[in-house]
Amino acid sequence: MPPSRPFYITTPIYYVNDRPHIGHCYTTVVADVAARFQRLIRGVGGPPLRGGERAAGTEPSRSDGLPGVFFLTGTDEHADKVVTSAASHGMSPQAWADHNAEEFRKAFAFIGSSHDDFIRTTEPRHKERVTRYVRALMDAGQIYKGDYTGWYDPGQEEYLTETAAREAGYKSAISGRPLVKRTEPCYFFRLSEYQVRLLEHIEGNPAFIQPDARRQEVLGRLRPPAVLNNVPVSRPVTDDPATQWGIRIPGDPAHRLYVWIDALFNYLTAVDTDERRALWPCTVHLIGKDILWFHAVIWPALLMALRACPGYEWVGLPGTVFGHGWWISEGQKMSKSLGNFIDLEKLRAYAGRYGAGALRWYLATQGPLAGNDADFSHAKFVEVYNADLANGIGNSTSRVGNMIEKYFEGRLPAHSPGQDANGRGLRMFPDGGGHRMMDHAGESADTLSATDRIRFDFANNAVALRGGVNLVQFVDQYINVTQPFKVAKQPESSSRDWLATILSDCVESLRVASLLFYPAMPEKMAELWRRWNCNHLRDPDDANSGFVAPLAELAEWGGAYSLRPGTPIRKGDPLFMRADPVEPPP
RNA sequence: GCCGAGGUAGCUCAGCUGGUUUAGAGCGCUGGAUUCAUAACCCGGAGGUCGGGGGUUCGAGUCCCCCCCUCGGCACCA
Repeated sequence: MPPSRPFYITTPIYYVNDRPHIGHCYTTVVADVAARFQRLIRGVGGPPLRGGERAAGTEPSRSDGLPGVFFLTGTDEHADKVVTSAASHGMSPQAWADHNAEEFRKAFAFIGSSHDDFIRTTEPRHKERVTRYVRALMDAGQIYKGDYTGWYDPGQEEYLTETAAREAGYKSAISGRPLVKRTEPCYFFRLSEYQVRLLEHIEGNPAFIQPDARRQEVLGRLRPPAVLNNVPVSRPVTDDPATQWGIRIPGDPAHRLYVWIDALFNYLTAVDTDERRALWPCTVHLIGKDILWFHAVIWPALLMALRACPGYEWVGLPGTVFGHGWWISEGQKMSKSLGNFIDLEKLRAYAGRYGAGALRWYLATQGPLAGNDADFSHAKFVEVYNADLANGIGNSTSRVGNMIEKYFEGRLPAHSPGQDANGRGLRMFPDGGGHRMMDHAGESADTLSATDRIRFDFANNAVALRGGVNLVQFVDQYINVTQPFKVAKQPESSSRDWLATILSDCVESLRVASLLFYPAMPEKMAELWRRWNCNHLRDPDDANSGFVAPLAELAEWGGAYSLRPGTPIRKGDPLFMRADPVEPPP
């Protein structure tokens, strides 16, 4: 039973005034790993090349008719501060946004993101569609003009929330002058009408908000006696240039759409074309936990409202909103005052010394997905790097490749029939007097393939990556037990056959393991495949070119994509050079 | 303050509705074996009163009560 729906995953669109740091990179890497796993499972074509975006109508071709994968990221550019920042740099808001959006693009290219599109809220395609949505919601009465009353700071020309005003003693934190209660016209969204429906949907769909602790938090704020109020969705346009940046309310240019509402719609505007509309509803919105309320409450309510508008019947709710946690740095919260922010320069330094794949591996396997915040510590990084990569897949491919060069002139020997059981992974090998099952690769592949049939789950990806690690360990154990290096010294021809069998088993198992590693470390695995002449990618020289078949076929033990006897196997340089724990951090 | 999650080996964590053993895994540490490999790999070990106290039970890390500690959320960011 093939997957029935396309896989559509998003990151938040990032605030363009920020400098890219570990938080942005983490979210993007986790989403990227998920997207790559899905492309692997489905055997679909790759993303557009190296950080560019795909033009509408050029979605990945599908090798076998399975629904495709779409990975979206981008930048949020309509905040007032973009205007003031731009001014302080002597640039126009748009030029400043262009410049900073480019920084994010470069960061994501460096981290190996394979997004299919990069949307910016200042793009015409976004602005036009958002304007249409808002007009539809206004026509339906879901967005209406009312009066906003709040505590206003005349000096700062901004409103404070009731809580913030109270904490400040109803005085301006800047000037110390008293805040004034002020009322002015404003557009509101009727969020209050959706409280019951939201509650029902979240209670009835445990997967809608994840992890579960986050879901409980939202439920706690949605259940009576909590009351959902209508939310302001506009801000006034004045003489201040900062207020002239943004999408105008249709038919009322004195008001512009509040930036958060504008931003949320990006998930929809990016796919609201004839070619892409089938991608909706989105499979999963991956976000940081700070913006959970907007994504788990306001956003679905907006979608419910829009869906009721004529022509928008196709607008369903996303499958999952996943709010991950934060990274801390060397045991301490990151803050600008401490100067311990893990910024792009630091990440580049790590990638420079250990490889981008190693950095992605650390982020993807040690990150704060569910549970507690995670620590980015140099000692931990080196530990994980050495244990999983240098001493794991790196060393194992090295020793196997070396023996094939040494004993078989660098060509994969033929597996002797009847010397092992058929199946996936190394099935059995003599272990003392008994036998031991070695089919972790099969388990991992099954887990993954089942993912889409049931429901997407980040945990399955972690299991699969771990499955690759476990399979490598089994290969190492197998080598220690069968001792091919001793078999090689025995003169009998039967020993020669047994040696061939052992090594071809090792190659086949590592090949399967490498498929499971690919989503986390695409370039490194593509490198291994080039050395071993594995035919997994459409273009062996391009890790992003897409797969020639779905995972179930690629990973089949001894299947159509296993290596034929005689295939050249090059050992090459170590894929992951061992790291010295005492060397100072980069 | 209110609501919620959690405190299990040096570190990161598994342990579902109580009884398969003398509480597990990975990493780290330590002893051994081995040499094909990146001083890697493989095997074994050390070993934590399962936050503290009380209770229920034939029996609790696993249920109840109290206390201590850590963490998260408490919105509309106009």
